[in-house]
Amino acid sequence: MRQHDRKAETRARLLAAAADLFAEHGIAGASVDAIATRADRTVGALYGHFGSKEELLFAVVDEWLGDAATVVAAELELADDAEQRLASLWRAVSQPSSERWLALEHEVWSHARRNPQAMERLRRRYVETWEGIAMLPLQWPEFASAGTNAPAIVGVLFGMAMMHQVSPGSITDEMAVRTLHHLVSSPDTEGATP
Amino acid sequence: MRQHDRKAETRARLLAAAADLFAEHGIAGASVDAIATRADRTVGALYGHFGSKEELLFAVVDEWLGDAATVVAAELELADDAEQRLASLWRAVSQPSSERWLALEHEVWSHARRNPQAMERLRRRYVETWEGIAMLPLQWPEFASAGTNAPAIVGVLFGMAMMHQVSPGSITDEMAVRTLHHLVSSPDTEGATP
DNA sequence: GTCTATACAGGGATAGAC
DNA sequence: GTCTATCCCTGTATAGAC
Repeated sequence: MRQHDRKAETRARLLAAAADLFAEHGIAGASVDAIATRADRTVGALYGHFGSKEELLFAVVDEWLGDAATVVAAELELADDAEQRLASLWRAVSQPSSERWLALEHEVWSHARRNPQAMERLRRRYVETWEGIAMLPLQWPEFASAGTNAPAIVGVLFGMAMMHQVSPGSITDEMAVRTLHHLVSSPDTEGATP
Repeated sequence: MRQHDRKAETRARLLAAAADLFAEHGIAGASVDAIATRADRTVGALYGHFGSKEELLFAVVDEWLGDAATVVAAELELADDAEQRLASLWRAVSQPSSERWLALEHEVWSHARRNPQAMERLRRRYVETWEGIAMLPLQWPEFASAGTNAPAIVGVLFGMAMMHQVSPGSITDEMAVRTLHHLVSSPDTEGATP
């Protein structure tokens, strides 16, 4: 039992340290030694748990994905109206505490671009995210066209978050919410739907 | 004269090789040795021209920026109508040949995040791009609100290009153009402008 | 201006002890 | 399960020759 606790704690510490250092120094720039040291462990423990630096990276990303989904779902439930729900999506990527995760996502993206296996994992993860967004209209009417536009919604969130980061004043909340609103609400009202 | 040609060619070869390898293997993953070798030169020549790996990176990005602006401007001139002009913007980031530059931009972004000097250069570059976009309405009426929305336009282009890359079928041209159209044409027609 | 050779540092991963 | 010690490779940058 004590053993189990110690093992679990080591794993958790390593994951937290890796998330920090990958985001801060990049995947290549964060040494396994530095990660282990920050977790108050050594490389031996790290390799015992994850086997390689890349598997550690995957574990970090998987854990993050679960946490992020939970947080966003809770925020959506808490919101009172359509605009607030869109605003909470925007806040999820634009708030200061998200910078770290945006940095990590950037790293993962670069990494995946030259690693087919990692790219496949990344692709699957995004498809799952899109599918999650496609479920939103079942609960909230304002997300009517979230299904078909899901990839664009994610892309817009990511891209605007990037601009927000180079220059926080450049993207106003109102601008972001308005752009999202256009994507989630049915755009075909003026179009060719019979 | 011969000397001058040789020097200029060396510089050009090094820049091209660096652009290739930075995009392909990342900034950290591309060694100065590999870059020099691909340019049919040696590290000596590289350091003679650029002094450091980072200065080489800046030179690569600066050259790219000039080229890209020229190409996009030409495409805009060639287009016949509003929709084609928006489509040409989308094509500029979504066409297969742009993948390389998107990869490089990703690398630069990650690099800048942990290098204040590089971040400042990146920021300036984006502000300049936004200013360039803000000039568009002077020539084309459909870009009426491009000024205020310039950062969002760039962000949306970047973000959708990313999604397009994980899964090319996920973002249709029509979807991209419609989203851009919403951003460039005045959004206040239905709003509170008296 | 460009090459060759080298100084100097750091990283990922493994072996063997406890 | 975790630590210490070590192997082996690769990288940036510089010095000195031509």
